[in-house]
Amino acid sequence: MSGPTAYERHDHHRCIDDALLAARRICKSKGARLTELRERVLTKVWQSHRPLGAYAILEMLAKEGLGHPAPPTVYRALDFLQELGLVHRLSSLNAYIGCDDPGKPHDCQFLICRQCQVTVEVAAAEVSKALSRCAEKRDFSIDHSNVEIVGYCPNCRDHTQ
Amino acid sequence: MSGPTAYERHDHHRCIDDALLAARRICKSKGARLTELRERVLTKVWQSHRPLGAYAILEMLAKEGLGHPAPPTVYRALDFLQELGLVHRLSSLNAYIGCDDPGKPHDCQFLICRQCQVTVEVAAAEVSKALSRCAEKRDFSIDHSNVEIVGYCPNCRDHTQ
DNA sequence: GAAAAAATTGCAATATTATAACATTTTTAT
DNA sequence: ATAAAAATGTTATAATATTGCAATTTTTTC
Ligand SMILES: [Zn+2]
Ligand SMILES: [Zn+2]
Ligand SMILES: [Zn+2]
Ligand SMILES: [Zn+2]
Repeated sequence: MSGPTAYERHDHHRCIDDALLAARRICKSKGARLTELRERVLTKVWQSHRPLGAYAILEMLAKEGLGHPAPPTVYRALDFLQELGLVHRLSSLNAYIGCDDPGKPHDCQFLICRQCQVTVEVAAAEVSKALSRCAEKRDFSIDHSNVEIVGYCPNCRDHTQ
Repeated sequence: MSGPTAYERHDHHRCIDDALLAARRICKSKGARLTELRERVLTKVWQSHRPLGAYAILEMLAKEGLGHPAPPTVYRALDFLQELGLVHRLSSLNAYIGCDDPGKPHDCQFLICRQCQVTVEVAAAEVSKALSRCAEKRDFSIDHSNVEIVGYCPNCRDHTQ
């Protein structure tokens, strides 16, 4: 139990590398500075496909030996990364996860496994449309939505229950 | 600005009364005890159609003079009310709101106004279906979903921007 | 290139939200 | 009446997040 999940039988180094490359590209194009600290935080967030709390990131940074950052340091980096659309915050978990499709702002939803915490970001047009119509019907103008779907991922659904 | 909103031009005492009646009925049918404290907490939650934080509820209780409850008191009451489906927690706000259709467990979504905080619970079948299909397509089995739509309510959309 | 301005980070304190652990009281069941 | 269970009180503490200000680094302006 809790070994590598289906979502993790892949070359995850590539996920991290891709995320860093995308981040550099996006920062460059927006004239934002991806400092060393911010890059380190982003790397931690991408350490797995599981949402990570700010204090967990803090600990990971501390263990790297380059000084013990305080909470504001991490929160500021996370804020920066969120504003650029490089990470998302999962409010039901007070945790952060790397964006799978950064750059352009987008509606998305999260599938969160209760068992292994692996979280998948999806951009289901059908869901977005349904939300839009639901809001429109009530004369409500959407700024953004927060959709977190909790349950069991394919791996955990098969191996437990 | 910030006067009574469209959602509030109604006989709100009736909302509160209805919520209390429903709560009593549901507790009776489930053999659960709606104690005085729990009823007081539920009444506070229903004071408006805006989500209320636990510590705000705590203050309101304290101001009633019947003793100064501590945080666990409020959190326990809220947990009880949540388990019975009488209140929902909005995780993006760390706040609680009375359920509009208590009793039966249900999928629902929330429309949260950024301006006036008035929050409407809806149970849009189209959204539920879209979420189900989205999960099914990815072989994910849903336990529950958390859908919070943030934007501007009809009242605030008209009077600002 | 030096000075000024802006952005980033460090740091200490504190705010906010939530829970753990255990004592006391109230209610229910025997 | 007594025992068991449920609810509440109380204290302390955990977990998450922010404020305010100082120091540093980077960028801009001259
Ligand atoms: Zn990966
Ligand atoms: Zn899983
Ligand atoms: Zn009302
Ligand atoms: Zn509004």
